[in-house]
Amino acid sequence: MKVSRDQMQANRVRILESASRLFREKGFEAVSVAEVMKAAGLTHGGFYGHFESKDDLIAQAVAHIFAASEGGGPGGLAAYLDAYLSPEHRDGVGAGCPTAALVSDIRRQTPAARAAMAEGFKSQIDHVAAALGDTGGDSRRRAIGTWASMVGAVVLARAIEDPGLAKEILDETRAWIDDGTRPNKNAPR
Amino acid sequence: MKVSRDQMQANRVRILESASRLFREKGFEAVSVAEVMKAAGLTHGGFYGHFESKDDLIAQAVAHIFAASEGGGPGGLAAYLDAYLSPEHRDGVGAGCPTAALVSDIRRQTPAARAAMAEGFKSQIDHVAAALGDTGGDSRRRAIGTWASMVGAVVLARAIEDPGLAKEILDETRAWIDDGTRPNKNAPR
DNA sequence: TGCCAAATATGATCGCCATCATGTAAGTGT
DNA sequence: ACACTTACATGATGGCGATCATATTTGGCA
Repeated sequence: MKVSRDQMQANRVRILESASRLFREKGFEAVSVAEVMKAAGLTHGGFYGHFESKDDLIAQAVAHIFAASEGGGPGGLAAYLDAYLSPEHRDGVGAGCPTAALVSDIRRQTPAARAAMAEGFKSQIDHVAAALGDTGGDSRRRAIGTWASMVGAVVLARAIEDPGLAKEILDETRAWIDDGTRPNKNAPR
Repeated sequence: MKVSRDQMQANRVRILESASRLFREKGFEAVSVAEVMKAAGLTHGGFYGHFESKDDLIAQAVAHIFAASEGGGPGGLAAYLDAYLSPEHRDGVGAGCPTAALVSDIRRQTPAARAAMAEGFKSQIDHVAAALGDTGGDSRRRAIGTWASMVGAVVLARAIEDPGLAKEILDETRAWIDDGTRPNKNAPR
């Protein structure tokens, strides 16, 4: 059956959002086209009316995730880091940071998908730099170091089953970042 | 055809080593049993004489990788970090750090594989702690923060196509770690 | 030297998945 | 209202990959 033009656009968005959640949760390869369509409340047949291929969906879903997560929530650096390095973010892969969820998988995807991811990376670095403030010539260094620590800690915490060790990694990295980003860290206290 | 007992053990080791390289390069799911056997110079049929299943191979391969990478090379902390955050390590996924290569994939594997990985994690943290020396009560914090940064930087650098940006991430993270691990970082210079 | 067990090779089987073919019914423009 | 388009559903198709069945050859032991 045909649906209205608006309904079709809404369906397309639902497909993209189901896909982006599933891809983050299970990785690109482990998610089937039929599974995405089912999660969007449709059947597999209509898929190729919306996308050229699964690879096309992957590329568009990556772009969609980053477009949706632009801006970020309220609060300054501390709130941002607290949320990023929280057990809630650790457990909420499907709705969490696309970088932490997909970094490893993206290597094996098409150039289009990798390009979309690269854009997301750049805007994340800028976002971290902005949150850190601009207190010196090494602001980019502090942004990149902070970002790498954040992503590393979340990825590692997610790989670890022992909740105590996972929490320790998040908390210690949080404190370690605080040490590293303190602007006057080389001055006497 | 049958082979000698020694030959069979050698074959088993070759399978494990082919598997561990391929898994790091392409991820667990993207590597087929036949591909592993071919890389080991055998055909797919003999596989189940060595392992119960592909999941069994994965678990044993993970354990094998960490067992093989025990100890680490010569040199102190600086040499270790330089090597870890080098373009060579970035490009040598198949022979590089199993943690950086497999963190994301391990979440979707069997308990046996995850347990083997967890052991590797713990020994890596201890290894970093030892390399850092033991200069204070926050030595574990510094080890975990350093480790998360290292893994994060390599995983991100591998996901990025632009060699310039990838190199920048490795180098800036290297410098950032130096800042963060300087024991007297809060003392006047 | 031979028998026998075992290690590999070759060749199914079965299910999953991306993609395509075709049917169907409901929007859309006149 | 009508004809036509089109979005989606149902139902192939073809390939790949994990696992199993069977054949073959040869090391190990009497």
